Amino acid sequence: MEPLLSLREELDLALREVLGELAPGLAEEDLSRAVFGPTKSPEHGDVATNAAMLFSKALGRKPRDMGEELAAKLAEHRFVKSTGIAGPGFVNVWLSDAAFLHVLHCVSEQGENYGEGTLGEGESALLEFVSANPTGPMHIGHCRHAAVGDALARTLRAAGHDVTTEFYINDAGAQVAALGESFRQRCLEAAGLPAPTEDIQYAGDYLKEFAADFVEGKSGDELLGMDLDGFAAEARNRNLEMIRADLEHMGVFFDSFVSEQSLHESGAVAETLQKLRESGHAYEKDGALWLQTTDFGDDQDRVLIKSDGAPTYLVPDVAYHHDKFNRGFSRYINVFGADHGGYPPRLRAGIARLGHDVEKLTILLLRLVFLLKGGNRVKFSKRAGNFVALADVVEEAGSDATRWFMLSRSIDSELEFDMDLAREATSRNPVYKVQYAHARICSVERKGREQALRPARATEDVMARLSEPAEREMILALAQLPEIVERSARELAVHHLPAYLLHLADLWNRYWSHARTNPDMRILREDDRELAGARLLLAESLRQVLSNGLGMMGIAAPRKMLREEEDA
RNA sequence: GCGCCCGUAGCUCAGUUGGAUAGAGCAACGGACUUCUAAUCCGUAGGUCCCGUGUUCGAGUCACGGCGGGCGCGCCA
Repeated sequence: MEPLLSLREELDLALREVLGELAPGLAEEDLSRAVFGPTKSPEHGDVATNAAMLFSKALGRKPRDMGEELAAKLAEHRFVKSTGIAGPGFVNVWLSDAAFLHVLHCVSEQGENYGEGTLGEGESALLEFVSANPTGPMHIGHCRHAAVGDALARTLRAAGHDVTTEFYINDAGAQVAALGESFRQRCLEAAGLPAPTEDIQYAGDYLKEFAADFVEGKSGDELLGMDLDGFAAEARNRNLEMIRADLEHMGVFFDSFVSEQSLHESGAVAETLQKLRESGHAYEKDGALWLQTTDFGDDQDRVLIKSDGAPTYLVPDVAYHHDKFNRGFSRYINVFGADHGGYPPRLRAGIARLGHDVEKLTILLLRLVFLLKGGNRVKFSKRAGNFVALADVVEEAGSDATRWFMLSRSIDSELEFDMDLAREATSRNPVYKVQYAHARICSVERKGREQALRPARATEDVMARLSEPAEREMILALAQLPEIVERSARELAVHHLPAYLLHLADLWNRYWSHARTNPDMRILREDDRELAGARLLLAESLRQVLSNGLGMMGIAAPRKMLREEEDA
């Protein structure tokens, strides 16, 4: 069976074919640069390409002359109604009914798979994100990590990658020992035993709650007889359960959890250290063992073994990535906080010293999140312990709104999370607007079924009935989902999707409202059941695209919205 | 001081290998409704794209130099 190509793929293919005829000398990789893009104004057609300007210099031709030839040849394609040349050499294309029909055909044919692509075919990716320390509750920053990582996984999968998501548990070293000590003191306190709780390092209430639960039914001797590792393990497990539960509330589930402690126990850390020593890039200085990292962009070499004989965190982290690479994925993606900006060079250096292809590793740095309430930024500091908890954000705003806002900005931008807006059930709130558009389509479809009006099948006759500019505009927008998905996967950028979906919702709302002033624009036209069928097909296509897009963001596409008064 | 990121409408931000008259949402202002869900739509206004120089047919986008802000620069993790 012929694979179903998206409109853009078909058009780009045609463009390259024509270019190949016009300029047989062009290399394959040059040809691949020739693409169509959306136009900013209807005067410039439905799609346009700058291919003529791109190649005219190399071919020693005038861009406009080349454009003329391109336009003439493209005009013969079945998806092209007419062409024009404009400006310095843009080729503008007005699409034929067959092209518009092709879009609706793709959507109805591919259904919930519409938008998926082949960019990542044959690629397997290990995607690590969140990896919050099991020493306490997650904060609002982890919200963004969870939302972005999960959406990235969904998007990469849609683009054809085989993705495994992983959470790394930092459950070894000094901080877990400190956690154990804090927990031990809380337990003694909870059991009424003398405990110096004023110096406690992890002072949050959650440890008190864990302790109260843990000491239940245990004797004082039992507690006093427990060693620090026992307390540490208990607190670690309880924190990890809390983290899992929080992630579950956001609908985020990991394929795999890897414990640092297990890497120590299996000997992987020791082995990594040995390999680094043997790599010829480790050296002794000032009683410590150092790794050369400056040739990977670091501003100074880093210590592997401190002069007191203890390894730094770098050793197990390199061991962890050694383990990742040994599992044989074709690429590795880490989502780190921007406060770890100095970290990639040393990690890459370590991985490269072990003989791995470090180019397979991509590290994304996510910027900070600020919580906005009542128009003001909520101040918080981890040290003071008054941070904004992930669980509170999700509970207050809901998972859908939380995800939407966390995904709606480029990862390189700081993000203001406006809680008041996120909670609002009005069109000011983009996630509600998009979900409402979906629900409203479902409502129209329900109403249609009552009148025995159903979406038509995508045929030429049906296409001919969808002649309104608003309808054509919507179909062009529907055609863009595959490109949006591909681009998001290519750039590892999830923020294109919400912008696109918001645009679709706006188009729909506008279209739907036309009926208010013009009854001819109603979808459920009982006086013209053929037209009603055509419009229902368009509505259903839009619903499908909204649903698919929301799905990639991990956000629900509700079939019904409850009015607030019905909510209670 | 060095490295990374950001600087675009009143606000929050998009802006595909450099492309046509720089966009969206929200806010503001002026209109529309007894609807297939007003949780809406239409219209108006709003910009030295931080500054400068350069590259070229063309720069918000690239290069160099500044300015402003964030983060990082530990034998902490």
